[in-house]
Amino acid sequence: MQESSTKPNVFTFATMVKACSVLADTETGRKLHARIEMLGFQSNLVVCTALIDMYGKSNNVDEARRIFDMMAYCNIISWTSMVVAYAQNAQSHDALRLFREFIQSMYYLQNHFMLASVVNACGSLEPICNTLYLNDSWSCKNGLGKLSLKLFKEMLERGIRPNGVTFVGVLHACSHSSLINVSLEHLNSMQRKHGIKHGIMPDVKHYMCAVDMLGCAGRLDEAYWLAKTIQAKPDDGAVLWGTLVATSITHGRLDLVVEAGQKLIELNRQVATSYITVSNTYAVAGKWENVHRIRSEMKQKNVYKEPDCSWIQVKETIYVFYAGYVLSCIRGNGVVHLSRELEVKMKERGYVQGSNDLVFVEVEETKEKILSLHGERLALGFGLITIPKCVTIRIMKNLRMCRACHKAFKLISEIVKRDFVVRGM
DNA sequence: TTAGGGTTAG
Repeated sequence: MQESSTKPNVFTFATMVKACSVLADTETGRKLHARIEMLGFQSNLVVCTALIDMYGKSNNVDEARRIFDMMAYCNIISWTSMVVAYAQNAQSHDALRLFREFIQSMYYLQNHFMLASVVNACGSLEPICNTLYLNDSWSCKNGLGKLSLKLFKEMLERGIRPNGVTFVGVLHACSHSSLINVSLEHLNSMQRKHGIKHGIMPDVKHYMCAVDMLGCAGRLDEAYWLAKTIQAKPDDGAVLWGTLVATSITHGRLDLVVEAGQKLIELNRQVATSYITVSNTYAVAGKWENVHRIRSEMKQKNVYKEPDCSWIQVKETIYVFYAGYVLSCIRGNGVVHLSRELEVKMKERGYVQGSNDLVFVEVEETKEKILSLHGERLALGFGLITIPKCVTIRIMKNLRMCRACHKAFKLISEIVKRDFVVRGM
C-alpha cells in the first residue's frame, strides 16, 4: 500500500492497530501511533479505541489511559476497552473506579436528558447543550469534560449505557482481586438497574465468570450450586464443568472433582480440552487405568491439542520457541546453562513441583523434565541473555501458561530482579 | 475500522 499511490485512512490504521493488539507487537504499534499523529488521525474515535486496546494488551495501561483522557468523545466501546485494559493488567480497583465514573456520568446525562427534552420541546436544544458542556464544573470533575458537544448531544438523544461486554470486564476485574461480594452485587445490578428496562440481562458468560470466581475463592459448594442452575449449551457446559474441575483440584475437593468430571463426561465432548480435563480428573482420583484408556482413545480418534509455542520480540525480529526444542533453539546452549543455574537458585528458595500441578504423569522425574522444557521457559532464558536489563521482557504464547511455569516465573523474577509479561492468545 | 470470561498432555 505504501508503495502504491493509495493513501491509508482511518479504517486502515484502526485495522493495523488491531493487528498489533492481537500480536502484542508494541514496536509496530508505536510506529503506527506516530504515523497516526503525524497524519492527524489521532482525533478519530475508532482509531483511538483501537490504540487503547493495543496498549492495554501490551501491558502499557498508562499510555492507554493517556489516550482515553485525550479523546474528545468516547462511546461504549472506548469506555469498555479502558475498563478491560485495567482488568487485564490486574488493576481491578482502577477498572471499578472507571466503571463507577461511567455509571455516574450516565445517570447524570439521563437526568439532563429529561431537562433537555423539556427545553427542546420549547425550542432549541443547542443552548442547553452549550451551557452544560462548557460551564458545569461537576461534569468536568467527573470525566464529562472529555465529551464533545456532538457526542454529548448524541448521548442526550440515545443515552450510552454499559452493555454485556462492559460487565464481563467488570466481573473479570472483581474476580482477579477476589472482590466477590462486589462482583455479585454487579451481577445482581445488571438485572435490577440495567436489565429489564434496557435489555442487559446477565447471560451464561457472566454466570461462568461468577462460577470461576467462587471456585477460585474456595467457595466451591456455591460454585457447584450456581453451575447446576445455569442453562448452558454443550460448548459452554464443557468449559463450565472444566472450570469447576480445575478449581476443585486446586482446593483438594476430590468429591467435586469427580462430580464435575462426571458432568463433563456426560457432555461427551470429542475435543482435546475435554478429554484432557477428564483424564486429569481420573488422575487426581488415582484411576490410572482410566487415564490410559482416555489417552489411547484420543490417539485412536486422532484428537490432539495444538502444540505449545511461545515467542519473543527482540528489536525487529520475532523468535519462536516450542516445548522441548532446547538444543535446536537459538543460543540453545546459553539458554540451557542459564536454566540450570536458575533451577538451583529456585530450589534454594524452596521451589518444589506441586502435587496439584495439572500435568499428570506417574513419574515425578518425567514431570519435572517436561515442565522445564515448556516454550515460555526457553523464551525467558533467551530473553534474559539478549534483552537489556532496563527493558521489560514480554513473551507471547498460543496457550495459557501452566501453573508450574507461572510459579517458576514469579520466582525467577525475584531472583533476577526483573519484570516479565507473559500473554496467552 | 474499535471492546469480554472460563478449562487445557507432550
